Amino acid sequence: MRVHEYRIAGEPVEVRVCTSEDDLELFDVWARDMANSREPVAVDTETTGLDVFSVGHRLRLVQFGDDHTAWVIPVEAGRPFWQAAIKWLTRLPRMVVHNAAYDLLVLDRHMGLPLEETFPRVTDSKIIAALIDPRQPQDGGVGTGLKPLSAYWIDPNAPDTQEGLTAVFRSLKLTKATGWAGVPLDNPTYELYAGLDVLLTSRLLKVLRRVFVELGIRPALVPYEHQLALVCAIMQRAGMVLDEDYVRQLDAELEREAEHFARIASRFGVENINSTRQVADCLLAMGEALTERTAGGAIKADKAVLLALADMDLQWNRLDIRRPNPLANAVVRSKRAGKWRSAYVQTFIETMDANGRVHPNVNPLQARTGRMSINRPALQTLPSSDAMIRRALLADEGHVTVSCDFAAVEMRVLAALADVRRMKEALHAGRDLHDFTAELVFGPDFTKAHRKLAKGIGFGKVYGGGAATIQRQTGAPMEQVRVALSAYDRVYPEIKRASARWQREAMSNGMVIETVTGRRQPLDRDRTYAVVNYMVQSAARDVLGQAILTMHEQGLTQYLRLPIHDEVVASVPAGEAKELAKAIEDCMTMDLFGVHIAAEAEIGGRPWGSLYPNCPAY
DNA sequence: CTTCTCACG
DNA sequence: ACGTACGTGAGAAGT
Repeated sequence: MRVHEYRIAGEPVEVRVCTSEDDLELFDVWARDMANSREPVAVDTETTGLDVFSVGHRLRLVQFGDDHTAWVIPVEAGRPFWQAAIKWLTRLPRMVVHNAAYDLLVLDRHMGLPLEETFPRVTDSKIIAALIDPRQPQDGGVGTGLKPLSAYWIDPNAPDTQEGLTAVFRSLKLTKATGWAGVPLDNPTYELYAGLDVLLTSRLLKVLRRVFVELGIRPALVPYEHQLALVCAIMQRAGMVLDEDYVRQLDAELEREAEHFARIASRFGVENINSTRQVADCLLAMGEALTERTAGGAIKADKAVLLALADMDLQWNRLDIRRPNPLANAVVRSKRAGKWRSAYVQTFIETMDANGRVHPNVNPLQARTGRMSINRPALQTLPSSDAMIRRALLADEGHVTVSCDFAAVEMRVLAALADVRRMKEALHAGRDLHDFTAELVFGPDFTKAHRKLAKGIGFGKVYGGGAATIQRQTGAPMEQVRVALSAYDRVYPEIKRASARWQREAMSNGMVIETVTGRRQPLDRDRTYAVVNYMVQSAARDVLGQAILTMHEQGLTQYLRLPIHDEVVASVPAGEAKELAKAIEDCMTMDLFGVHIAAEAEIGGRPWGSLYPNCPAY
């Protein structure tokens, strides 16, 4: 056995690395003791990389620990080590893992320990941390990573184990990408840091539990978030089928398009179409007037500016109001093709598993409002104006894609939370909310433009925007926006009152407000108006969360693929599509303080893209 | 590392 | 006193 001694918060700790079968017997004794105690055992894994499902991904170490002792089991070193880890991962009654979904997916994939069996025995310290303060460091929070949490709550000198290992990788002539696979299993820093992670996790849970209770956070949120995390991890494990032939063809096609238009741009002197400065300089030299500036003071040459110069609206339709600038046209087209290729198509190929599926990372509790996020690939942000990218993702063999989304959920949540009387009446009567508002504000002869403005003002209310933004977004004349805004406030006076009340509550409570589901929601001192959005977005997230748990209870988890804020995407057997779509719809339909939350499912073909414009026959 | 840009809800 | 669009993930350029 190799033992590494260290100090955390002034106390000596030990990292014990098993190197022989005798060592494993000592580990066995320790683990048996822990299993009989009430204390959870901290568990962590070290692997070859973050893409758990990618080809060639391996599990290298499994670590166990309490506050003072860590055991590093080099499972890659041989069968006895592997068996010892499995034995206790199966038997330990209580475990704590920081970001459980990651490690439990690793154990599911590599050790055959199903998520459904391990997750119920695990407390995820990241979840507790996010409930205490959901903000990332860049938003003024502690952050929810093991390193910032340890530095804040346990020991300011706790090493950044990831950063420290990056240095080790460099000294071994390895990179961040190759280091995790290439670092020797017995590298002392690797062993020490692997052990420290469980020591810190064990200590962290104790501190966070105490703080959680001291802050009086609603206890029910803990099992709720763990359940949601399990369902999201199951979605990640399932993943989605890639249309490999199409993806490769699309990759080549986008590359051709990007290069074709880049060549045209180069004829106008733009060597790099992604350099905004070069593009702006050339356009100015061509005699175009570029008046807008970015926040940093540079000349703005974004999509909106370029499309206008190319005589197109934001939907790329010809306007026929000017002679299209050929450089602007070439730059927007080349940029779009290049971006769609690198951000989407190539990530599909990179993250694909051996069976042609992609398994995006689903983070159930990512945003400061609790909203979920998805990355690698970012399947919540695929272009929706066109089926081009979404066509690449398919329902399972013999299945079709179902998408079910809430109808104007944020407006309904706002009506419920702020108790907006006339909004609730309209929704209760089954009216279209924006029609209703337009009629109240502009009278029964309201036009399409009036409805658009009413909708824009609704968004303005939900986001905390003002007249100028609403004017920019809707294109309506400023005077009309002002008139409509004040009429809106007269019709729905409860919104302003709720905003003022929530801001007061936050002020008198350390700039933190409790959401309707009991979530702690910190506000930024200099933008307290955002409280309306936070309360609405956060509650809407929990409306989706509740719906997902209802689906789980109804046995629908196996069909779920993606949560997209106000929508779920599912893969269902073609023969039962109607029934299952209805079942999903039913789970998403609910009542929030007397406001009906409605959901509508759409049944597509096998490609997800079949639910979007311009998808060829499928 | 920061800024800009752009994709989504 | 008044008004402020919200939340993400991602690539590329430029410092």
